[in-house]
Amino acid sequence: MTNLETKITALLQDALKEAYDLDRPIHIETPKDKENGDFSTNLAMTLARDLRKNPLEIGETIVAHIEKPDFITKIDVKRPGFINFHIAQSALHDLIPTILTMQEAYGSSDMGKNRHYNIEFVSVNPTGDIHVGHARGAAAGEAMSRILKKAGFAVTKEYYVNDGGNQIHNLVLSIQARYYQHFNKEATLPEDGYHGKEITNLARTIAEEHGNRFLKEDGYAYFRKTGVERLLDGIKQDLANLGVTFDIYFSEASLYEENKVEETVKTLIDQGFTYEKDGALWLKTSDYGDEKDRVIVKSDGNYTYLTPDIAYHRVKLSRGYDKLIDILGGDHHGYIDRLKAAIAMLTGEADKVEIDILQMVKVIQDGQEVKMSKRSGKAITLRDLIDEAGKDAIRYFFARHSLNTHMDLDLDLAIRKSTENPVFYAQYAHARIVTLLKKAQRERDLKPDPAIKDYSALEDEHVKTLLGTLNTYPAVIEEAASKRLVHRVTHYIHTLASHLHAYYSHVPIIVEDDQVTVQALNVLKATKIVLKDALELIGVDAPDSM
RNA sequence: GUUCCGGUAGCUCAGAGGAUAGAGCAACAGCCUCCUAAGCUGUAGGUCGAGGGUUCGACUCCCUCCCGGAACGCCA
Repeated sequence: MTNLETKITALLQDALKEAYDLDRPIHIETPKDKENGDFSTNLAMTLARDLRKNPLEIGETIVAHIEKPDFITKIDVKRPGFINFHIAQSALHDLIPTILTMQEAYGSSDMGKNRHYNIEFVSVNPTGDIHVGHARGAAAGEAMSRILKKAGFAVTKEYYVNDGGNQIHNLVLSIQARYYQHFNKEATLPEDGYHGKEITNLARTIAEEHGNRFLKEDGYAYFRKTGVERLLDGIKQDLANLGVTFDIYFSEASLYEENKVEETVKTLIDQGFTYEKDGALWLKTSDYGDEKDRVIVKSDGNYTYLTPDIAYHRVKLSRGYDKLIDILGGDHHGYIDRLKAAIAMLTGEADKVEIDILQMVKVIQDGQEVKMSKRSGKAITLRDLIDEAGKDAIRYFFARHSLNTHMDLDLDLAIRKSTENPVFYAQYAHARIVTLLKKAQRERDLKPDPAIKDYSALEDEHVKTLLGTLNTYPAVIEEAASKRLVHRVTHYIHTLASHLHAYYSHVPIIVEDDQVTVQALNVLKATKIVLKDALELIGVDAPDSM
């Protein structure tokens, strides 16, 4: 809630007390239509039933008990019962020096109270290049982490490296087969092998570095270590190019090395959460909300995917986080119940684990859907997409939509660097501001001055709208963080840019009067600070010129 | 069959109890002797998948159904 909303809420609470001797929660909203004021409340309508009176009448009665402060120019009651507050632009003027002084700290809040969140995302198996289907999770997780930090949470970003399971065995066999083929020895890839060209390249590199020695000796261990390392390095590099980094890369294999999986299974057995059937060990997840029980030790003695993942979440919880957030693809939604069930058994803290599901991205090329699979190697890599479309366009694109949206990514469109791409709209607003600030400095030796308090020369509806938007930034951050909706920030960016463009187009910034010019420069500088900060949250650069 | 998402303007998507349902792109009509026109201004475009229900009020909540995507392994 903004300062002004807090003040208006207080006014309403007092008036409600006086008029009806009632104490109710006050809901303040910002009307879409400026005709309906700057803030409004549905209070009168919510009371209509209890009081058995017409909402308009109730509204008028409440308003009659409000002593109108200076910052409010008008209060009116409109059908069907809204109470609308029109505020003076001057009420927003304090905001300008505030933002200029706080700079990028503006919009931060202590909502998170420094609670520590661990957020796990991407976690793509190191069995090949990362592809565009993974980029959505990467963009979402990174942006969400930054927003949470901005809202006062401590955040650890984590990537779970599946370097322990059967898929790595298949990876090694795939590398080995390609290595043999490199020396013209007959070899076939395993049935579940990886056919991507990056595997062929990797085998060739190994051949160049080590010659044919692995034809004579067993290369399994070397292929395994080198394969995972280099493929993971490639993934890290691609993510870094997308502006996505992690604090922790957690190795699944390390769980085995430290007996964490074994310990976890033993604990589950000891506490009576398991039973044997058909030669396998089952976990009674159905007692904890799962639709059926799950196997954790297969009849061949191996673990299922779930087993080390339970151990992994147990390890994460033991580090003392207040919450674990997993961002998973929509194809994993059926996995949630069993994981949470297992965590409930072990710790009773299943509510500390929250799983955000993002729907899969359908990639369209030449009007046709491109099905992606790492095994087949038929995938459009993230690297190619970044090369062609650029980091900013990709980040903006993914940050625009709710995680629930089933998105179509039209590659032909994404690659086009035209006005069709809305990222430029926001970046252009920033570049325009910088251009003006430079021009004023160069030609008139004028620059923004946070000491200025008087903005009366700037009375204008475009300025007022712009300031009103700047005013809501902290509330936008809090909402985006608490509801975990990254796209709220992106929509805010668009709105802010649009009001900046409108202001720029209708009102001359650099004018004859130095003082008035500096006042306007202050508004621009404040806008620039917020725009750049918000863009930073979603991982988009704010260029000085375009 | 069960579970999870989605169905809103020609297209891509916001909105999640309130006012005349909004943006971008595409379409149409204007605006550069003037701080970058990657911009601004205006017009047009909607049975919010369908039908019931709850409510003073439903695109929003509940139920049923239709369509699309995903998942329902001792795969990962």
